[in-house]
Amino acid sequence: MSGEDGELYHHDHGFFQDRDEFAFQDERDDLSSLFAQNQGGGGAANSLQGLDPYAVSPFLSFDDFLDGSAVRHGTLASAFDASYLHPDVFGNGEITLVDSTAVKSGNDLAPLTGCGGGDGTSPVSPNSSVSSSSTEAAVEDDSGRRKKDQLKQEVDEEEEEEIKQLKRQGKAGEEAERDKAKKQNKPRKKGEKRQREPRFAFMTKSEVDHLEDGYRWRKYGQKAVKNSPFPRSYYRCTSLKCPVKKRVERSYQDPTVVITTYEGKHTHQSPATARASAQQLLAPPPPAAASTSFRNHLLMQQPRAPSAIQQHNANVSVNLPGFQSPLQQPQVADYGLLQDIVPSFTQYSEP
DNA sequence: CGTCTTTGACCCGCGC
DNA sequence: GCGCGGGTCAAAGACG
Repeated sequence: MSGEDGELYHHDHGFFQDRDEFAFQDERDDLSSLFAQNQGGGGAANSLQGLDPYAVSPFLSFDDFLDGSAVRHGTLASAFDASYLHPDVFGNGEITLVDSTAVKSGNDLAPLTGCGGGDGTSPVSPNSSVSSSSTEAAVEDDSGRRKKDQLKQEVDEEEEEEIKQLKRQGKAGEEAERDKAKKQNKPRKKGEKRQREPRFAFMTKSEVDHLEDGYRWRKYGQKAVKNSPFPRSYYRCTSLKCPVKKRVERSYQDPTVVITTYEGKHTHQSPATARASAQQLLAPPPPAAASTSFRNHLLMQQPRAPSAIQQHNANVSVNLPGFQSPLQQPQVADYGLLQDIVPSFTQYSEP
């Protein structure tokens, strides 16, 4: 990877030199542990003291993380001890990282997940806490690989059409596929700058590597990670034409921690969400009878007004402007993947 | 039989 | 130029 890995990696000694101070507080954490408490003091917030108050504001949003407007590069990453991650987890160090802790086997993220493209919700465990963040989307200085991949994807779509046409024309599908494979090795169109997909990572204390998040994934690769005994798995969303990928690996520092990195934006509805929505349409249950999953889903999508934060700063964790209930706030800025992932974090309060 | 995982091969960018 | 490492491909096998 690029040298930026190292850059971010080095941040890890910034604020959390003592691992025990890290945001993981098994089974207790929520997003507020790092943001609201920063306002109210105590707990993990203590560890945030010394952070640039602008960088870690209780009103800081993931949006800000992504666009880099409010966070100095790597600041939060340092705050949350990126050393929990293999340096490469961050790619170039521009990634939004959220920690959702304490997922045991059997737990899944599905109730809290949704999908992008407008109805975005996201994978998150019920016990979530923001752990670290840095932006990725705004910076266009990654290695050429990403550009290449994006170009490749674009070209692939054209080629798929081409292949379909060839098939229609009677050319053997296998041959067409081979043609495509050859094309993949030829130089890409020049001069095309493609925007990178934002990546969004979260850490989960989990016994299982691949957490259920409501989407269907196909594993397409696994690689040994340098300096880590744990392999990294590569998954792709199985939905047609959905570009979303995710990488799953265990922290080499803390094997109980699973790091999931999402990349891209779902172009379809989450199967889980679709099911829930269908159930709602067919037989809308009274609130009391609604499934926990669905209620959680709705809860997670409630809009949050700043005033609410101020009034309930002990409960509300992270302000995420833009991630508001689709019912009330149809205008959601396009934050790519983040849009898919973050709404689940937009409101989480403890009883 | 369709779907998914496994796994070795391959490609590419980067640093030396 | 070469080696390394990350990421992807795709054939083969497993599974339900």
